[in-house]
Amino acid sequence: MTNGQREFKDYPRPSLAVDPAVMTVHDGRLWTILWRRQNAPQQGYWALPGAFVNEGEELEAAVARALRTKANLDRTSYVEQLFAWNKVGRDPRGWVITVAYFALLPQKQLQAAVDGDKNVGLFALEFDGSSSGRPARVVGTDGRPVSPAFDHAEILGMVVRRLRERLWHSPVVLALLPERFTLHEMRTSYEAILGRSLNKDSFRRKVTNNKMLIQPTGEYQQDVDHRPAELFARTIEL
Amino acid sequence: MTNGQREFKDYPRPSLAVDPAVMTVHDGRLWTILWRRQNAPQQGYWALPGAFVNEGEELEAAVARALRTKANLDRTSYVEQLFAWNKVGRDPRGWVITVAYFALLPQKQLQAAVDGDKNVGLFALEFDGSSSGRPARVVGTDGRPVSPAFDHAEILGMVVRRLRERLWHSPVVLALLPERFTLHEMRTSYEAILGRSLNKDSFRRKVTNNKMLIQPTGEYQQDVDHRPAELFARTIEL
DNA sequence: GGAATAGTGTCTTTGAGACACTATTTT
DNA sequence: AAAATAGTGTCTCAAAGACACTATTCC
Repeated sequence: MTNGQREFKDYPRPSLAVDPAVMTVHDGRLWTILWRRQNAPQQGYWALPGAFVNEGEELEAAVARALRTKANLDRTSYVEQLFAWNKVGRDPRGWVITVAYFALLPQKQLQAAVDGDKNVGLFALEFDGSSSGRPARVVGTDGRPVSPAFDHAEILGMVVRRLRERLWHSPVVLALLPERFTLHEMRTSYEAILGRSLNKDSFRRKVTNNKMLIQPTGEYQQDVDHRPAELFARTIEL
Repeated sequence: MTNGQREFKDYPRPSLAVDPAVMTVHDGRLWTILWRRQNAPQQGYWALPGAFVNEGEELEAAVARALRTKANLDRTSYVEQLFAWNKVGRDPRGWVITVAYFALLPQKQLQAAVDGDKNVGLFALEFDGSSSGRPARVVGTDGRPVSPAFDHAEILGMVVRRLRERLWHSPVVLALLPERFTLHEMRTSYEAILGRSLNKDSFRRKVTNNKMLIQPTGEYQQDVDHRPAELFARTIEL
């Protein structure tokens, strides 16, 4: 922790930032919120809605503040730390350490957050094959690809890798779904994260047998032009 | 990333440190290297061999420097970042951010590093049941339990959780083993990480069938008082 | 030969994949 | 009735666990 040679006060200090990636799933694809940079460097580029950390502020509090002020999001059900990036030479302003986070939310809440704010948008992530590096393409709702600022494409690739690790070992990815959801919605969400299709039958068996994961509600879909599916709910609240 | 209201230079800056946990496996248990603190705060306590990061220095370089100067380790085959801790109010010297890492090495190299240095020691980690939080006990080679400095017991618990995540999905835990090892050594290492015993037969089948993980060498144990086991080697070099 | 651990062969159980079949809704 | 998706039952196959058995070393 400390070092006997130098006094504590002598050490140089970096700037500290947090960069949260807000994720959701919709239409069989993963989406994230990006914020258009208002100042140099990389002014005008789409970036994760990050912020510098204040003294005495917890990292998670800085994440919540960034999401509130830049992405119009007041609550996030699940937030997890991803990775600390040492941006030596990568930010022209100097020595900046960025701690990346990801947050998971139902699509409806993200849609509400971006509606009416021109500086915030939803972008879909596309991947080559089953690679888990940076996303191959980041495309807006108009279908146009964008190049995110800084190393934010790399961070987004790491989010997906982490989500794939969590998928079968943790209920957190259910935070991407609304309170009530069908097995079809759940499976297409899992498929969006994995980037491949899953066997319908064994998926149903696996998740319905796991009572600690989801539970049937006895309620059914409304207003669909086919047999309505039963709605399920997370067993553990988030 | 940035913020339009304030100038970049106005932001307060934390001190930045790295805290690597050097892990090995021996005698069916997980071990780590701790370093006796020479200065306040928590002088005399056993702590992870960390260091403050210099300006212009990559985090991984700071980890390598800390391991070299404090733990007598010149090379580490595998190093991975764990987590960034925001120590608001936890370090009396001020605002300190610590990025925890873990490194994996064969027991022999760790033994050589601690031999003859009174300020560095090997400590075994013990856990209650199959919990993956902080270790229940951190005990020295003399059997005496110690209370690590700061939140370092918590960091060690997180290392074990990460190792368990990596165990079946990555070859990295093989960095804990020497160049040549028996299937018995490999299995007891896996058991030490998981905190539970594994089926001998299915373990053998699983790992020997995975040619991308380990390969038989045709060499055999020497100087054992029973049938010598074949020695295996990692397929992918570290 | 006895003790000890290494390694093989095989039976059983479990879960995933495949697929045929039934069920329920709208048009 | 046709179209569409929801949900069930069952067969097959692959991997894990259990366990009996053989193999090779030192004493």
